[in-house]
Amino acid sequence: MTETRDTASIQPDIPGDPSAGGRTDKPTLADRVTASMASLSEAERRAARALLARYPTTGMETVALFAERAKVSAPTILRFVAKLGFAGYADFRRALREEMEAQAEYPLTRPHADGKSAPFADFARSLVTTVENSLAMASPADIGRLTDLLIDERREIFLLGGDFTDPAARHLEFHLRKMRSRVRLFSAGLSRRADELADLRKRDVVILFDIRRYQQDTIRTAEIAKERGAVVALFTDRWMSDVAQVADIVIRAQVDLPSPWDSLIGLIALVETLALSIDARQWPIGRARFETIEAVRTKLMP
Amino acid sequence: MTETRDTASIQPDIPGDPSAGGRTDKPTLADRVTASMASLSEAERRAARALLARYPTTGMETVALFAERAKVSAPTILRFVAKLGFAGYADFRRALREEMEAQAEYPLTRPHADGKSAPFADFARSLVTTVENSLAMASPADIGRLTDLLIDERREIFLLGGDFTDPAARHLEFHLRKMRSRVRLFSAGLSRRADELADLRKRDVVILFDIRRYQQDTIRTAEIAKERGAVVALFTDRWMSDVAQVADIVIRAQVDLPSPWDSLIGLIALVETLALSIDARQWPIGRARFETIEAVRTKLMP
DNA sequence: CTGGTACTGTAATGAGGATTACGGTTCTGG
DNA sequence: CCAGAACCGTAATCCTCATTACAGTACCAG
Repeated sequence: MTETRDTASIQPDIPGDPSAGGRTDKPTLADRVTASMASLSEAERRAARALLARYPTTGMETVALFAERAKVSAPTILRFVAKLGFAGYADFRRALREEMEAQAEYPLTRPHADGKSAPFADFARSLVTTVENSLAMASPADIGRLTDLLIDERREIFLLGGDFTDPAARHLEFHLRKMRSRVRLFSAGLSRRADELADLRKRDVVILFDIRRYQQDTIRTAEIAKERGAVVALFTDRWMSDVAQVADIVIRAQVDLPSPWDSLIGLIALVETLALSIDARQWPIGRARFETIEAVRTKLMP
Repeated sequence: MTETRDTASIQPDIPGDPSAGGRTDKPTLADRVTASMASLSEAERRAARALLARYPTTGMETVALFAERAKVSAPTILRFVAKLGFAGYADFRRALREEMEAQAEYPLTRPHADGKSAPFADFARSLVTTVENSLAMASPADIGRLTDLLIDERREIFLLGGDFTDPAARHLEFHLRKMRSRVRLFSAGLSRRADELADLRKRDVVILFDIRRYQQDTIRTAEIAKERGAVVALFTDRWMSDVAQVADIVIRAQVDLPSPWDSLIGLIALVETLALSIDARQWPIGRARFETIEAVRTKLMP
């Protein structure tokens, strides 16, 4: 099953698998053990119990240790794994390891000691709930509609962030740039931006980021874009920028939390969700582009 | 070797939080690996990275497989574990297994993918845990030290992000700019950046962002900055950019999650935590600056 | 009571893996 | 340009561990 993608260990496993697609929840090995329990003999059942008691580590050790834990002999362990359908103990251990790898991430570092030594614990909690709330606030339908628009290669995409949200706009620009062509950021300077706005055509898409301390220039840009027939999408906060009045799609994130500063983290979460959505939908096309980028990249940078 | 490197800066060991002096968790094996990174050779570091990339399963397999994954020879793996202080590979594997057993419960059964109702629910959960893990990975001590440096107005601050992490660098720049003067982003173009590097003086602080697909130009920039006597701080991922070898402060975030794309969200979380830390420490000074900015702003933008 | 069967542990064996010795290569300092 | 050292991989060696053959035991049917 799991194809050994040896090269990927360090390199980003870039869009390798259509992870979004094939989500088959196979029963775990533990499930198999439980199911087979009935058809096992006395000593073998002891082996199964020992395995489940300390799953999966018991299975990762040597046969001898496994046997000791289960209070049975080594051959019994071997017969046990054979009954489970494995070719040998090595095979069994490999399956266990692969299952573990597929599992959710393993914590590399224990959370820092309780309470006092984590001075930012409160803030950390706030960040987490901000992400949760932001993801809850976004309507899947809106994300889907925006995805449709962004897949369409005939449309040119323009992005603009504000003083604070600029990084979020750039982050989205990064993803779009990797997946399609004709993506550009609006300039910060107004003269230059005027030139760029003149390029706008109907069917083009303008994506704006505007949160409180709403920026007048962003609102003006939205209005002009709308006049020129472009589709306008807006990322904003719960109070909603005035851009919302001309926007075709509005996606809101939580930006406020108990801190003197607003947070960008909710917007980042939504941007990445959107990126994943696009990726899932148009992967076949995107892959070609991605490989081209990689080829050019290695040529450019020795 | 004429260069005396301050390896102590990298070692995360003593979570000796000045405040509590309380009990701290024993560092995990992953922490030990991370700490020793600096004193490892090239091939050994590849081994370390491979281990961290698929932790802890990579360490549970045979030496041969480990070596293959790391793209090094078997003896290198042996030398690697020897440097970590283990008597042999068996000893190493036993330690890994014991650590795993001490860890929290392992899910015996996978949660069932209960439906299309929330297509992004899995991804949302991943984002949340990515934030949590990132905050857990950062040592409060390192954040504290970086905070001290950034409060010092005599030091000029330079920032640089990579293709992907650029938004994180800009986000930090935003916060710093609001709280103090003499903050600038390095240029993306190398000619211009050379000019800027020439401006560097001792005591200045260079903050770099470099995650996998590590960028050669970022590493070069770090080396040059270090040569010129600047303090170098690095935001990176768990596998650690080579910048870590010259960096005085290393802060890691989680960037990988079950998606074709890496995530910026952990870095954003850490940046905002750092911003809060600075804010908390120097608010009296910062407030004056903030009001000045507000005044100027309203004059500039009617 | 007896032969048979299913089950389990002991002990021997062979393979695969950990370990070590060594030689080639690269890097560093003089 | 050279000497030395550090580093890394190849290949040989040793040994642990998985595997298997076999014998002992309990249980059941006739």
